[in-house]
Amino acid sequence: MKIASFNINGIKARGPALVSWLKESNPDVALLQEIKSVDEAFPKETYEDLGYNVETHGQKSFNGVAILSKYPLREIVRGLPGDESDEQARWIEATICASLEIKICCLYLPNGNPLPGPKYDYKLAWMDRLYLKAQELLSSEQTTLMAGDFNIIPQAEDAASPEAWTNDALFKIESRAKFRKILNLGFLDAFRACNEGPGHYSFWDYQAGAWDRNDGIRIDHFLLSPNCSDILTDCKIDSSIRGLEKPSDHVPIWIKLNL
DNA sequence: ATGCCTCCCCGAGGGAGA
Repeated sequence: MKIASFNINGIKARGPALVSWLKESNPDVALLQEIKSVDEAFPKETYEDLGYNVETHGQKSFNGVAILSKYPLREIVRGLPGDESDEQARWIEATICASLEIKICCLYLPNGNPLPGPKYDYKLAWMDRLYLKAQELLSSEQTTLMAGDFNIIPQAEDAASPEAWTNDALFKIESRAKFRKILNLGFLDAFRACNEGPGHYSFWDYQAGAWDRNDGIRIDHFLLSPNCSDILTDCKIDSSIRGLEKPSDHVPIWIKLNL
């Protein structure tokens, strides 16, 4: 089974590029972030015609996450618990019904810049809520994964120019520590289980020719529970599509599970 | 480089992204 995650930076702008990538890559499940659309405006039929069940958690203009799945989805949860006043659409989870049931969580973690300030505080608080959710997911002992745009550069080797990010919310020791704390609960960074060394990125800024200079960062991740790690067979980043027509600033990352 | 593009809102130009 192939499961992909892709920050598309707007479902309206990315429609054609998303459809051709889905046809080419043919994931069984695709987790989308930054759909930037309300649920009613999401073009569900386009993706249903490609064989996907579609569940969205959108909002006007900003954020928004979605799950496309060739397998039936049940127990859909929209929103990360822990703050009733949080209206930003950054979390959707579902159980996919394949030969094994898998709990799939699609997330768009806050960027956090500028720093210091309320946006950074929101990011750190969101990560504290994510930690509690991660604990709860593990205690269920269900085969579980969390994937999406974490807006975290885990290590210096995950940036082409780490020195440029030292005071950025994506690379601050504080936010990286919260990410590591979640890993330390027992989640595996699937990409690092399957790939070594620097030079692997999932985001290149639109500005200053970042793609042409390969000035990227690795901020889109798959985190697997121990029983999910046991069936991991591969994890790759589809970096080449960053060079195609009208690209997102992110590229897809995918895993393969042995089932 | 507190912003070199691109997205969204809409129908100008500002907020947001990372």
